[in-house]
Amino acid sequence: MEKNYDPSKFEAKIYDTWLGKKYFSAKVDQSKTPFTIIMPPPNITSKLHMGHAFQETIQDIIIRRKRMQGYNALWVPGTDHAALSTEYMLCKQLEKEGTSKEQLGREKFKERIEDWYKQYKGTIIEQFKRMGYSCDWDRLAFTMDDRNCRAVRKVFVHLYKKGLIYKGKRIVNWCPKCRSSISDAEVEFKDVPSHLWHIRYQIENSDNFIEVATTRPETMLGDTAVAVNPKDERYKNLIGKNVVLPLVNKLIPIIADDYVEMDFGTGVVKITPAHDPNDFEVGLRHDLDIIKCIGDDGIMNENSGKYQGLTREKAREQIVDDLKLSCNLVKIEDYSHNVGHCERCKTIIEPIISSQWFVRMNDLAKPAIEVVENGTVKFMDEQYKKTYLNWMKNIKDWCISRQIWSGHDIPIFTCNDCGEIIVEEYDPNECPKCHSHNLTKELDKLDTWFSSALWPLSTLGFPDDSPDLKYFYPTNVMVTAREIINLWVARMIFSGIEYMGKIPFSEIVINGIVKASDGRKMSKTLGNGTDPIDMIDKYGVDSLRFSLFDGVAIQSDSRFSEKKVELTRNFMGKIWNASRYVLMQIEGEDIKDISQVDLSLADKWIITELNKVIDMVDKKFDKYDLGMAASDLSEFFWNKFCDWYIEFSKCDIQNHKESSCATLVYVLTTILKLLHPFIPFITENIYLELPNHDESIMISSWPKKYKDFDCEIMEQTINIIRTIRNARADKKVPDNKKIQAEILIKNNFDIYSQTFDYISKLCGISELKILNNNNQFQENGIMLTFNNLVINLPLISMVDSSAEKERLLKEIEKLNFEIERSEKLLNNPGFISKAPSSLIENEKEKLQKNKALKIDLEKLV
RNA sequence: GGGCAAUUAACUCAGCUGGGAGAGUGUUUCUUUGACGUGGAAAAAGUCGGGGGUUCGAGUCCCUCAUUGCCCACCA
Repeated sequence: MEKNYDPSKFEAKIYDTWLGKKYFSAKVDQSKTPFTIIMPPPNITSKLHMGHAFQETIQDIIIRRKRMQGYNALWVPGTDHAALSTEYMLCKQLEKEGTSKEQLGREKFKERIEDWYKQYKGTIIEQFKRMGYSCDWDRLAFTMDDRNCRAVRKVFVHLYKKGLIYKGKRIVNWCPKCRSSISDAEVEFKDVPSHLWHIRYQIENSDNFIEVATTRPETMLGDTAVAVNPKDERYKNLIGKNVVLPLVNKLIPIIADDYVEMDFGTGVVKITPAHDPNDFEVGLRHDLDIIKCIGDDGIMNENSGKYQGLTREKAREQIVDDLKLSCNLVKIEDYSHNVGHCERCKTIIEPIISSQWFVRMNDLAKPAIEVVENGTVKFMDEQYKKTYLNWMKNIKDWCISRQIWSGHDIPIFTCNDCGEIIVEEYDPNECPKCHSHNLTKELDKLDTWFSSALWPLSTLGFPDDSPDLKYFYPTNVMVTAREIINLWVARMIFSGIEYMGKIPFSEIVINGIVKASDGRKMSKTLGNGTDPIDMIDKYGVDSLRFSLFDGVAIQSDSRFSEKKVELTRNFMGKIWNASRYVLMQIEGEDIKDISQVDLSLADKWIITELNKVIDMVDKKFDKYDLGMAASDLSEFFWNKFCDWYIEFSKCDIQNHKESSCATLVYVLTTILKLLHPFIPFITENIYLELPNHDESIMISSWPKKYKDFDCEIMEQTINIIRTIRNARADKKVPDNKKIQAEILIKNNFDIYSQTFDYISKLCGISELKILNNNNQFQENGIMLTFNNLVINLPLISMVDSSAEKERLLKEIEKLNFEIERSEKLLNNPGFISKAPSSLIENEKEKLQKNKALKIDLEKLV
């Protein structure tokens, strides 16, 4: 092994070997149990960011362990066409080129989009490889590839024929200048100073008025009701009556709806279903007429009476003037509010009603609610179960048409002659009803989530009846982000149930986000992001990966810190050097299995400690508590294996070389395997240097516990060593100064004597004198008392005896505090009668021990 | 506005079903003994956001207030 840890020398090489040997690929094998993860597909145009580095690594860690555990582990990678955001990006690019999608036309635009897909396809995948991800790259999928297109088509036809797809009305964002509907993402909200106009509407057959407040008086021409809150005492008696719509002189009803806030404005809202999304919903609930008064060009239309032909802005002025004249304008309040603007041309968005395609959700949602409620599908973090059920139980029909030019087609053809709608798995040549060839295809595209919803199916072969699908589906765990629980996770669940009759996955891990070091979300606009690739170049992949997990609760947000990556790199260095030590010791030795050698006390101790770690780590892995598993592992490696065992082994190597080498190799091999899912490269690199290794650590077997030993003596030895070191530090004895020590053993001399080497070596003791009784101790020294032995450190020349006395008194005082605490607890009748007996026994034992220790110490003062 | 989280040592965060407050960083002291100075040994440091309550016992459960963050919906 090289002297220094330099990941750049082996990471790429190792990954190529793995690829070459096809370790990542999984094939149907009935003799093995499958374990499947489908990767949430990143947007094809995206670059690797810290969020991927975290989320995808979670999956890699899980899948690598499962593979080692003997499962037929499959992790399917893929990318998403993300129609809307890709189209948005391309449009910006076209803008720079001085053109637009309208100028290009649909065909040319589609070509450009496909070029984009090709251009970007490679980038993020290459970066994922650099991260070390063990996906089955042969199965790389794309949400727009042939199979996905067929899957989408099949499902669409299935839903349509089942009567679950229908055409309905919906409010969309309309830009009157661009003459096109635009997506929510393209709407910029800006705070605009405006007014709140208070208008009075006369109540039918009465001289009373009701006052409404509005920011958009011009829409009153489309009013079909006014609404109040049903709980509002002021208006309760008016509900059901009609009011006269001023200027229009039409009767409209007063309705009651929870949507109305009593405290805002006057507590009365005019309802214009055709020009406001909320009003539209209210209109649906109350079956109101929809009157469109603003045309697609932003000009008041034929429903606007004398205002027809005016622009929205002019109409507003005119209407306000007319209201003033007719004394129906009560007051004008200054008010600024958020107004949506078209991002491209900055025109104010007009919400207008339009025809869209919907999926009827009620029947689909039902079984999807059930499987989560009964735990068939389990959110590893219970809080998200609520998020999910809340959404599903109040599910609205899913609008699946989008007014964009790229993405999956909506396979609906309409006969221009007889109006027949044709929805089939193939493109029709003629109308089945009137045999006309005059057919029009739907121009709108499908919502991106429509194909995403099928992802766990399509990646495994759907719509074909493939063996893979039979074998690997349902998958095991879905790892994804919390903001898409409803948009994506929910849709995958009902899709899986509807088309496969089976849930798509049984467990869901929702990971937190990696925030920037300033505690805010990493974002391009803030410029506070860190490029994972930079970190890899600087510290290596393993350091980046491990730093994202060590001590982090993966379900909660964490903060990125380069300092931590650096410290993790130091840990890698530690692993490297400890391994070098092991390799140096075992050089030329015949390494036996630990079951074949006579283990020393230290060997038994580290094996038992390792058993504990295997146990803890397995439990944490099974709960997907990866961050805690990582910190258990680093704690063991650094604090147990390096700081203690390797030091002990330096003593044993003389008298117990055989067992020492066997144990060093066994423990190192085992801990490397446990670490491998987190830090695949360094572990592989070292593993291949160790004796008796398999072809690769990544296909070696996951560790199992060896037998446990009684380690009380070693634990006490460690305690003794710590105490002596403390005493030395307390007395400012430099570490390099050797001292003498006297030791009195009360019984079990043979066993305790096995630890003398350890104590001497680790405490800088030149000579350990064994005594038979108390009286033989030198007079002025530091007396250290333990269960079974007393140690005296004759540091007379260095010790100020009054200070030593003070130290002892301080110790006694501490013990007094402990004793008092125990006694108080044990004298509390409530505690005695209600606390569990084991706890009480424990407390009693502690009390006895402390009392005995106190007596010993008092003798020394 | 609705929903959800968080508030623990100077900093970043752990603390599972209630039973004597933990880690890492930073600070201070000592240390170049052949794996490692990207190291080793030790020390100091907390009224667990405030206030109530349940309990023999609360960082942990309940209520309430405050602050911060996230998601969703965006208001006539």
